[in-house]
Amino acid sequence: MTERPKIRVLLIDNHPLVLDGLKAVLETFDHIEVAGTAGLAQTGLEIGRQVLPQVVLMDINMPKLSGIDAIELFRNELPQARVVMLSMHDSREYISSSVMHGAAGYILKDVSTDEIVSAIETVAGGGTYFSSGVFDALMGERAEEGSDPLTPREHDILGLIVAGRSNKEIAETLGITSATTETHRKNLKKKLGIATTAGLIRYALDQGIVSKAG
Amino acid sequence: MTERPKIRVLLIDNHPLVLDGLKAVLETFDHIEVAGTAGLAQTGLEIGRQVLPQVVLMDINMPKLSGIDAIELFRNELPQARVVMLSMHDSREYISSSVMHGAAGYILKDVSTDEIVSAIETVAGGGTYFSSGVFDALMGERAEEGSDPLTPREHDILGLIVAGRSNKEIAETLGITSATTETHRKNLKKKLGIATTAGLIRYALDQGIVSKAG
DNA sequence: CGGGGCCTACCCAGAAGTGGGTAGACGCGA
DNA sequence: TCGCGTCTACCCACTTCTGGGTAGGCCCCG
Repeated sequence: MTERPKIRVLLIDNHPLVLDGLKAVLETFDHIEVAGTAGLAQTGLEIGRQVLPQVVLMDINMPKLSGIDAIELFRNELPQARVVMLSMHDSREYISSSVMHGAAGYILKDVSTDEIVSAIETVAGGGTYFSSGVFDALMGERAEEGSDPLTPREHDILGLIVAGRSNKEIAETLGITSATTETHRKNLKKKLGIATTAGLIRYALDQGIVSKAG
Repeated sequence: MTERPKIRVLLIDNHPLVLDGLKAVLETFDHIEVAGTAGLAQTGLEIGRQVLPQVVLMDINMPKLSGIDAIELFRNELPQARVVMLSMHDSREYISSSVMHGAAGYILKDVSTDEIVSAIETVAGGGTYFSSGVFDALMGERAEEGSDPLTPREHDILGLIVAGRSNKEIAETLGITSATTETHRKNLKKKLGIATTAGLIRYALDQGIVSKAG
């Protein structure tokens, strides 16, 4: 595996530890060259213009400019580069946002080094790479898209969440306990693959499940 | 003040304590007649059809059907009745929702009995009654409406709140501490008269301050 | 009659948000 | 120069949410 031309990789992560660790590990592979590193998406763009990487490995959560937003900038300014997102979260929201914005891969930070190397090789070769948990999340979304998978009770709960009611208030309104409200809330998040209450609200408004009127 | 025809009042509150207390107090006034009481908006509607009250004093937070939603039902089914909302909250959201839906008054539960009686008299006479804190909230809204009163930094914060980021994540993104994020969040709520995070999100989406794209 | 979905309810521990404050630094404009 | 708004930061006590569970009762469908 030593005769292949080196794959030029640009690393972007605001955690120096991750950055240095990744760099050290990747440089043990003959066919991978870490062409540059950056702690911010903007810096990464500048460096990218100089080093012209084939693969950009970028953290999804970064100060100033999020990795998600940065994907499009890279695709505009460095169209030959393929972007792989690195994330701590397997939230379907993050994943599908990344894919929508043009990421060629999405890997979780807890995967093995080998998998990261595989991802780099794959996307450098024009493919896409998603780590296993990620793939599940995407499949789940496709299976459900266009439908409204919520039960009537979950609609009630979601509507009240959007209205800004607390678990306790929702419980009072529906005549159940707040424990049950919490269960419904948890089920909603799990079912929709949305990690945050804010995401639930945007989902509900998007889907027209509830009206914006208070 | 004894020769006036009695004002027929319907009380609706899901707290029996409040209901009974209000009834007892109001019945000490010669010119007020408690024509009926109910613990739910639906029940209140049914009773209202029978007793034809001039004034409906209704709690804003009730199981099954919220007071806000019930306002329109009353206005449709009992057009001669004027609805006064009773609320524990001086949130601008609740208040303006009530007014939008056609409430003739809005009083906080911590006001004096005299003020409640005044409110009943006023709306029975065709006027509107809002307790002092409420009036402030409405004035504040008018003064600001159509403008965007937020500072640039508050925009940043609000955008990230809508994106579902936690205080800690927002702090990391903006390079500040989470304490500061909390301060901004508090200021946002205070400035906008919105009590809940959900309300902030809906405000932001309504105003187009942030895009729906994640 | 079994299985599965739904609704309900509870357990726990830890994380996060809330809602009052106060306060310093900076810059802009009167 | 003084005041005001802005951004920053911290204090406290309290409430709420989170994210794992488990589990019983109900009803419908096969």
